[in-house]
Amino acid sequence: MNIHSTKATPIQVNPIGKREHIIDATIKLISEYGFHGTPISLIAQEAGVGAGTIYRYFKDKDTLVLEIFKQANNAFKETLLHGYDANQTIRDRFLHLCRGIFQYGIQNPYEFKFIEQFYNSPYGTTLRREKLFCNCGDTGQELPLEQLFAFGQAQQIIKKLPLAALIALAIGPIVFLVKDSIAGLIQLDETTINSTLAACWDAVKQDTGGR
Amino acid sequence: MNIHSTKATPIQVNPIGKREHIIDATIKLISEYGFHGTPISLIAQEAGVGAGTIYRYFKDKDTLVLEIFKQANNAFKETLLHGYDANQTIRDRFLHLCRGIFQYGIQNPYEFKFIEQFYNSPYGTTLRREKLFCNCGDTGQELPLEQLFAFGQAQQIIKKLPLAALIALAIGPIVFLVKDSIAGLIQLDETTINSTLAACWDAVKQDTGGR
DNA sequence: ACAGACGGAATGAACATTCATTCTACAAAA
DNA sequence: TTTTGTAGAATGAATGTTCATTCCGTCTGT
Repeated sequence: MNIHSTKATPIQVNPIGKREHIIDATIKLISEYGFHGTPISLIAQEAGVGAGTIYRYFKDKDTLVLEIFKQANNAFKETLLHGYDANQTIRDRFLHLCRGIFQYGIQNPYEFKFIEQFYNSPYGTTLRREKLFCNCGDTGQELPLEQLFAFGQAQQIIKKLPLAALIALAIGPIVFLVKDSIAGLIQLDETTINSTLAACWDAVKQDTGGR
Repeated sequence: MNIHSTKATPIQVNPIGKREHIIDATIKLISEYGFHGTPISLIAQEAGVGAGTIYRYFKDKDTLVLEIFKQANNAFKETLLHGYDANQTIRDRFLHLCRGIFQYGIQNPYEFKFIEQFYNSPYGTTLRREKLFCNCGDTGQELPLEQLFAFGQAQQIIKKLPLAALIALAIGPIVFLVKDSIAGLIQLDETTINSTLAACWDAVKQDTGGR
């Protein structure tokens, strides 16, 4: 093995990347088996590191998962906001945000399931409740979907429904479909996505006389 | 073996309720903490029985959970089908079925979350996939929602979308809302439920010219 | 007194976390 | 260039805990 000029090997030789492998393995396994269902030993195996190594990068299992959630959740929000134009019509902005959920879910299936699981765990529920009641956002960033709905209601464009119901009407079907897609139960082509998005809009838009 | 007084029910003879207590405790705990997150010891404590007693009624933890799922799932289907009238309009039948989901979820929050979790577990996913591909139903009973959609599509009443997408549009928001309701994030009154159901119909119904 | 139901301690397997040790990279010394 | 010293990274066997399941002495209705 030669020593000099070893700069062209960016893959395994670098010390950097081990942390990423651990994170990737954790996301993949927990998204499938859940927190309690995936032992550290399995994460270590999947990541190709020793079990002890994980504790060089993360204090404990909880911290590991929490950190991953924050990271994935931020990436998710960024996907939604990328290219978001506050000057577009309400409908177009709505479609943009909802399409973002599809996009993120299809491109990051493991992260998507991970986030979903986290939100449905006791910890995630507590988090949402606190956000709801205290409004003491740490990141400050709230889903712009809520503002959009409030704004649209004032203009008689969006149905008069509790915000939570509108959000359920918009997000519910998409989350449902993406999960089916990840499970391999359906193939999501562009046409299906577009029609589904249009249908979601039909659900939240104010009636204009159509029977 | 004694001859007289043939006991056809070997389990129910003893103080009735023990088995039910175990089931109830399991549903409650697993719906909150998940399968791997709820130890048998905790179930025993919550049910007010000894840990060993559980094994008098169920072979092991898996069997316990599987049996509960079947039971809850059947009760769920019954709720949906109760009062279902195949002679009503497609819209009314749709609303009936969807309202049933709300009803069951609100009246049986623990069971609802339990079923949801089960379907999203690896086991549940496998089950759904098998049902989809083999069509070898054990109970035979499929959600009538699918038939309804297929029928409605033929009559141009329902949007031309993959069945999975239609089901997502109908069920997704309701599941989403019920979970929020169970988490205490929203109060579901009759008005909200009705409006949400109407919105779900808007999502799946064929356009009639409204802009 | 007897048969079965019951509780909960006992058991062994699996788990999260720790720690003594080994490995690696690199720089100073020769 | 080669050797040696060293700090930090990495490891996986060891540790103490928790789990699912079993086992056995006790209790209850008959």
